[in-house]
Amino acid sequence: MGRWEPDARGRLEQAALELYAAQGFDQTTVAEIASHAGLTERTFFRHFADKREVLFGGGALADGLAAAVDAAPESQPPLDAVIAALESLSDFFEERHTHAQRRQKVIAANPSLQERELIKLASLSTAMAGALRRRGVTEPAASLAAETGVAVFKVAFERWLDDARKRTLAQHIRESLDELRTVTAVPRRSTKRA
Amino acid sequence: MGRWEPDARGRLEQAALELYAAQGFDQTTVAEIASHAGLTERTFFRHFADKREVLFGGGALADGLAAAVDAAPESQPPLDAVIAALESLSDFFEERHTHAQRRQKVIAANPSLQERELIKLASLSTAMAGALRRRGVTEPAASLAAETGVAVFKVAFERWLDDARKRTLAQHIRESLDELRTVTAVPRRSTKRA
DNA sequence: GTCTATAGGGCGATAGAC
DNA sequence: GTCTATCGCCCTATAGAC
Repeated sequence: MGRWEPDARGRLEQAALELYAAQGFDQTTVAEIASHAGLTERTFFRHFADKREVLFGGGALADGLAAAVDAAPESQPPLDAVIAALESLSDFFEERHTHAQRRQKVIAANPSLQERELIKLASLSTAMAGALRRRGVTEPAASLAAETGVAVFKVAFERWLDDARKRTLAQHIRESLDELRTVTAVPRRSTKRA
Repeated sequence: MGRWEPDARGRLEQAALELYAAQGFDQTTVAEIASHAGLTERTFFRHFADKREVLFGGGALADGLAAAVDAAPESQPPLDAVIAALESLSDFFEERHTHAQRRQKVIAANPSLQERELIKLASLSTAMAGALRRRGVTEPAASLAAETGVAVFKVAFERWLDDARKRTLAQHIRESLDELRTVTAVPRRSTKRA
């Protein structure tokens, strides 16, 4: 047994989410979070670059997605590789549905958290675009495939979050991809869709 | 002639861009910007919500894009309406090529400015998605069309910024849209998805 | 226009693990 | 001894309150 309770980082994340949800992000001070976790303000900043970052777990997702794209079958078209990588997150999120809802509500209530969320999503896109280029996809196709995939994911994630019918995230991703393909299809002629 | 020099806002924008470019964003204080514009710190914050916002002109672009989508021919498919709206920005930017380059370089050097840039782009997407819904496009098609359009714009804008051959922004948008359509086209066969 | 809380960075001290 | 996690205190600039 060490001098400190284990998992300082996890405790900070937990305390932060609870306080942000209960009082709002702006109304919560770092000192408060730290004290709820039995730590000091200074230690908080050792683990997280700023007050927002505590909700965004680091670059693990981006790394995982890049690896998944790297591992995709050689012949797989870029967008399909990206979508498959994103679908592979489904299991991870499936068991965190309520946590994700809670977290999303906090983010939705604060613009500066939305900014952070967007740059995290952009980093997913950047990571996957890099992986695509590694497998020979040229620009701008690589960036477009990655960004499009993330747009699909974003829509799918939202719908998954408030899906009463409990379909999986992967299913929502499939559906959104189909929608995307309808939307980007070259209009044959005066193809008006309501 | 009034009591004050005219265009306080413009002078603040100008001073900020120059100082950010010369010394870096973090190394520049609001007091410094204000003093270069012959104003006080307090006045800066009456014009701009925060230190970042001075680079992002306000919601004019989003409003213009929404209006352009509203004005599109009734029969025009969603993505085409979005792309047409974005192309309509071409003239505006064409005369600001060097200013845009300078500004982009400042933003590229600072993550918090990148966050702000992303939320501004997202607001363009939101505005256009709203306009699409007004013309009867349903979700998630409206959001997907708007987000996809913005992804195309983003890629096109970057390429336009460092295009030695001086093609117009509109031309780059066309090209990127073609690329997008290639990327999202349903692969003809051996469509294996993991 | 003035006042103030807090984010967040710098630097050094401490104390346990190895 | 080194390495690493934690804490303490100082500081400034942002940004909101009054």
